Amino acid sequence: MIARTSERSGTRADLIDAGLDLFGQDGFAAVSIRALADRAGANLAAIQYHFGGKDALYRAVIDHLIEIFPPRLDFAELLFTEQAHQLRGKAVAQAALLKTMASTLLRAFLGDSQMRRIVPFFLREMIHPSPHFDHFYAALPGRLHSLLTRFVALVLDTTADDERAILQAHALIGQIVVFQIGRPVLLRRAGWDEYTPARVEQIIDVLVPSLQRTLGLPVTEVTK
Amino acid sequence: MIARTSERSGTRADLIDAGLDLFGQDGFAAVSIRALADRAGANLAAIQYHFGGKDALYRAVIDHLIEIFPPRLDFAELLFTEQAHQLRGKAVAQAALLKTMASTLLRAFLGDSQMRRIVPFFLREMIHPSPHFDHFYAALPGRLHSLLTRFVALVLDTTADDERAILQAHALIGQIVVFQIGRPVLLRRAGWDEYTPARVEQIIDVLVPSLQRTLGLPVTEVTK
DNA sequence: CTGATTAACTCAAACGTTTGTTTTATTTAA
DNA sequence: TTAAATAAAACAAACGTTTGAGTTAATCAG
Repeated sequence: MIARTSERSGTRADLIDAGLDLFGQDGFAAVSIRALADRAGANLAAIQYHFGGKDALYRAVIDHLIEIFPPRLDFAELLFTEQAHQLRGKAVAQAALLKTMASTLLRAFLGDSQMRRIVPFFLREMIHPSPHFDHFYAALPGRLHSLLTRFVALVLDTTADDERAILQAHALIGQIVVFQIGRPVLLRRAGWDEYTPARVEQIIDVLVPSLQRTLGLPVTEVTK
Repeated sequence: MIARTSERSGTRADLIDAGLDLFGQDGFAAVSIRALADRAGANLAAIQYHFGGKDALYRAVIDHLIEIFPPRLDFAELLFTEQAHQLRGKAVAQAALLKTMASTLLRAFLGDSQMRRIVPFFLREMIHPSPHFDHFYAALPGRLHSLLTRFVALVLDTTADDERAILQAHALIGQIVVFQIGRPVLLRRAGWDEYTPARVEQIIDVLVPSLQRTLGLPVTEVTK
């Protein structure tokens, strides 16, 4: 074992995964380091050894998210930036872009297994900020929110620092995240027991036109 | 002290209020009964004496919510039921009703101090169901969701058991609750430090037209 | 190749605190 | 006098953390 830095070696990575799952499910205080060690198949002292303590493990989970997430975000930002000037005033094209963005986001958000592991932790940190929130916010939700605000500003034909654009973007995000956050409620309301791929598509079929209407864009016809 | 049942006597009521605040902020596991007793200005053993334990206190908080909430809900349901048949097909009237409902809900949700005390607990129970979720769900969020679905079904000219209506109602709720749940994020994005009454009105001014567009209704002009 | 050396890592046991709960005594008000 | 309520002390269990011995695998002189 020579190169130690940032190598995704067994126990250390297992503990971060365990933290992602358990902290995401139950929150920092509700998870014991014994539960974390068990889930990771590691010894109690491994948490002290690899991270220095429970709080430091939580921080490491955040750092791990910041490490694996931004590539996708970089790509989306680049894509949007180079398209933005061509889209001004073109409602149909804007609607098409919104459809692509929203359905991609929703499939990842609700369906993709790696993502579904991340999302609960992600949302929990936003709802109930930990002492590391600032660090986390700047790298992920802040950037995501900011990107979406730029899109909304484009549609509303205003600037991204317009508070109306920020609030409208926030409402837009709400329509999406409520399907993760309000999961227990929706499952009962719809009489479902889980989100199957077919149901995720069903949600997308309702939600994409909803988002388009929300921004006053023309509704893309559902093909099927 | 003769009549004991459901009398809002000092210590017992103080403990429920403390539970509402602390459980709502940090979740069940993260709150110690010592913190609860301190907040309530009560002795440690008072929790055992009045409720039987920490979990029983949590249950009592839920029961308290179920006790004080439904009157408003009953009123809203009655109001809607008797208006519903007159509103079929009348988009302008539907838009007006949505405006009334949404702005009332939002002012209570974000502004009213008694409500602001309740909401965090309410949302936490929905996001992270406790063993008492079923009991809670049926009395409050389920009814609220159901009522809103009936409104959405009216607007979409379909029935309340149509899954598209349920999903659309869910998305609608998302636009509202995200302003409570995503508070830390929005505050940073907008550069605010809290929700003042003026800012709540600012949110309403953006959100009501947004909700109306989402349902394909005509947008009520903002008067001011 | 061999065997001692060293660093990286794992493990079981124990530490002092804090946890929810129980017990026992005291105060309060009818 | 009596039941309701409060108060303080003590309980075992679980908590995050520390300790020191044990294991593993790479390093390198011989």
